[in-house]
Amino acid sequence: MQQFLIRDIYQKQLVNQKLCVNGWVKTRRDSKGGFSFLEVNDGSCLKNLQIIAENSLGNYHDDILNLFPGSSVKVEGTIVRSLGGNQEIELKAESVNVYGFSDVTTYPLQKQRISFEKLREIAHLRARTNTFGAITRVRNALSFATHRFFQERNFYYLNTPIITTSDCEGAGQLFRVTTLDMQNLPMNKPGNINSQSDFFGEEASLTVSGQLEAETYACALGRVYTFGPTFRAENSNTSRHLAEFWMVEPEMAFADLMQDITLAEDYLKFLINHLLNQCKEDLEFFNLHIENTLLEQLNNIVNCDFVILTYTDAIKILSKHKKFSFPVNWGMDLQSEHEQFLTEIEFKKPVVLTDYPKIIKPFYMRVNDDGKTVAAMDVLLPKIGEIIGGSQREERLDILQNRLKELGQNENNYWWYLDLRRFGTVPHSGFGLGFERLIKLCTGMGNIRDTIPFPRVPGNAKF
RNA sequence: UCCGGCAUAGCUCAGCGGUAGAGUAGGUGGCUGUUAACCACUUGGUCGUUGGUUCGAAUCCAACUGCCGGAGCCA
Repeated sequence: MQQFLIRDIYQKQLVNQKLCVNGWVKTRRDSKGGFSFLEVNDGSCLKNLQIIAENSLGNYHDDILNLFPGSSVKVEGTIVRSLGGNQEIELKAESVNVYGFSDVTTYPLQKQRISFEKLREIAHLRARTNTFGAITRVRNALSFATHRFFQERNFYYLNTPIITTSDCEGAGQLFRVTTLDMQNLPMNKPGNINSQSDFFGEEASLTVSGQLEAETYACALGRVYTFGPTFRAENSNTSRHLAEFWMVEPEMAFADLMQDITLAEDYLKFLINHLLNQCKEDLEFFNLHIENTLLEQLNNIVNCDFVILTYTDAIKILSKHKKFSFPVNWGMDLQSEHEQFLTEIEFKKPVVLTDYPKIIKPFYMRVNDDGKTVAAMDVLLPKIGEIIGGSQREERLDILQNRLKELGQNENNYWWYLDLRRFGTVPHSGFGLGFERLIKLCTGMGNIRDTIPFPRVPGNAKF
C-alpha cells in the first residue's frame, strides 16, 4: 500500500483513498463506543492525522490500548470524511502495526505543557514537540531560501575552511584545535608550547568567520557566499549567543557599501516572503503560542523601506534623549539600549547604521574620505538587535597596511590577504548574517538555544 | 565575566519558621465521535547539594552547583 506524508494527505484531500501512514502517536483517546482515536504526527506538517481504530482490529486490546505518546506506528486504511468537528478528514484504520511502544511512566513528553528549559535537557526528544517540529521546518525553509536567493543572483556557494591558522581578526576568543597530548605538552621553554610539533605545524583553531577566505574567491569569481558553522569561545551567557552557530556570508566584487546594504535588505525580505508563502501554518502557530506580534513584525519588515542612517546621525538623534544609562558620545560603541531606542521607539522598523568610527571596527573595513570613519553597515532589527554586520572592504594596499600597523598587527600574517590588493585589486563588499538570529526573528522564540537542534554554550555541549 | 532572580511530585507551580499542597500526567471506576475530552476515587516527595542559625528549617543565613533574565563581547 502506498505511503503518504500527512501533509500531502491534507493538501490533496485524498478522500476514499486507501493508503499507509507512518508516524508517532501524540495522544490516544478511547471511546467506549468500541474504538479509539489516535493522533499521529509524522513531522511533515504541524497537524496530526486522526486515526480511527476499531476494537474489531485483531491487536486492539493487546497493542492499541497500550499506545501512549511517543509510540511509533504504521497505519493502513482509508481516508474518510470526519464525523468530528475539529478535522475534515481522518484515517479509518484497517491495520495498526506498532514499530515501538513508549513507556508512559518514563517518556518525558506527555500531553501536559513542558518548559523550554526542561526540553533543552532532553534535546534528543524535543524535536517531537509541535514547537520544535515547526522550528525545524522553518530552519529548513530559510536554508533553502538562502541558497535560492544567492543562486538566482549568480553567487557561487563556497565552502571555506572550518579549521584555520590565521590567528587574525583580533576580536573573538578562538577554540584551539590540536592533537597534542594535553598531559604532556611539548615545550620550547617554560610556558611556551612548541606548536611546530602539532598536527598542522602551527597553532590552529576553529574559524570565527569565512570572510577573509571568501574575499579571495570573490576577487576571482565575482560573487560568492558561504553558509557554514562558525565558532566563538566567548564566555557569553545570553539568549542571543551560541559558541557554535551558522553564518551566511556573501561577498561581492565590484560592489560598494550601498550595493551591500541593498543586498542585505533584499535578502532579508526574500527570506521572510519565502516563509510567509511556504510555512504559513507554522508561522501562525508561532504567532498564536509563542509571540503574538510575530506576523505583524514580519509583515512590517517585508513592507517597509529600511532606514539608512550614518552612525554620526544616529548619535545626534540619541543625544537628544538623555535618559540612557550609558551616556552617548561620538566614538563610542552603541549599547543595546541605544540600538533598541532606534529600532523600537524612534523608527519602529529595521535600521541600517553606516559609517562607524574606524577605531571601533576591524582593520579590513574601507576607510572613508574623512579618515575617521569606515564604510561599515550593521542591520539592526526591533527586538532582535544586530542581525547583519558588513562593510565595503579596504581595497587600497597602502591604507590597509597602515591600518594593520595602527592595530599592532604583523602584516606578514596577512600576506595572502594583502596579495589580493597587490594583484588586480577591486572594490568589494560583503556581510555576515547570524542564521540562528534569523530563526529567532522568524519564529519569535525568545532564546537562541531553541533555534538550533543541539546548542553549544559555555558549560554545555551535550548530545 | 558582572548584576539580579529561581531550584518543592513525572510535568507546571503554590506554600516562605510549627504534621508536604494544587493542577496535570499515571492507575481504578463511570460516561462519551472524542479532540488540552469530562466526572469520582487513587498512586506519587531525602523540598538542588553542603554547612550554619533555631526547641524546631522547604521556609532564615552562607558557600557551591545548575538554570533563567539583563549587561558586556558579538552574528
